[in-house]
Amino acid sequence: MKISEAESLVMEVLWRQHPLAAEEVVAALAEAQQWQEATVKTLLNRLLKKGAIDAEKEGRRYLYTPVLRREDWVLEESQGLLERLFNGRVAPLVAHFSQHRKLSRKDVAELRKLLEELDP
Amino acid sequence: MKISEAESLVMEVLWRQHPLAAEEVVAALAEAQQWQEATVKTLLNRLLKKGAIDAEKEGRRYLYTPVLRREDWVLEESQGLLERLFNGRVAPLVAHFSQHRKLSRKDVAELRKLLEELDP
DNA sequence: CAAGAACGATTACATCCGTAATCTCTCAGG
DNA sequence: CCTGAGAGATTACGGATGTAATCGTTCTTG
Repeated sequence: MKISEAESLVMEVLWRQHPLAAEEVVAALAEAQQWQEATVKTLLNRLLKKGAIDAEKEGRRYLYTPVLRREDWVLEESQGLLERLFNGRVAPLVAHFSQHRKLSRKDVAELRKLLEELDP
Repeated sequence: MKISEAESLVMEVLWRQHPLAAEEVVAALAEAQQWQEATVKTLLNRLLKKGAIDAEKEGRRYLYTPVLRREDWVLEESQGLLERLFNGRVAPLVAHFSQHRKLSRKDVAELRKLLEELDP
């Protein structure tokens, strides 16, 4: 499922909480993005058409719920990037970050822990 | 520097080897992509306009060379993704892959090695 | 009941992108 | 010299995207 940048911001709102009415999505986005209401509605419609979200009537409005799971989307996006840039492998990405000093102390700690717990 | 998907394929060719004439880029891409010559030339021009590559006259043709370094581009792209999906941190990405069983044995070995050598 | 407000639906429009075709200029060969 | 081939430059065009405005319809409230 292909989600554009702007659309993904709408999805993030719905992933955090759902179902939500358009108005609520607008409100949630108002701070970060300064989008007009119409803009958000367009994005909701496009997401609907793509099947990334679902709308169910509630009185005179719709409540929107994600269909696409963040989990899956994140995996798709990440794998896409890894394939394009790192031959599809994770370690080279981490190495790249390491070389550029982009690994925080916290990252290192978490990675160590993760690896310890792996494949015991 | 913003490089589109198609443009990045041209860049990859030039990163592998440069400087190259348009014809050579076309040839290099002929196998993977089946693009018309005109398409590749368009992409070269767009990259030129963006300043991602440079062209120097050699007789009646141009030889193209990357200006944007792959190194830098990769870092930008990766950080962009990390920020959008993982709060800008590396460890959560690795954890995500781990949970989805997308860490190969080789990845794990390399990561262990990398971490050992780090911060000794 | 009439008019405006609240919603979703439709339409708009510039830019980017993928993918080319065509135009123009210049050099080489007959 | 003239003409054609080859190279870059210009133009094309449909679909996606960002960003809205406007339309149409249905409650709501005076």
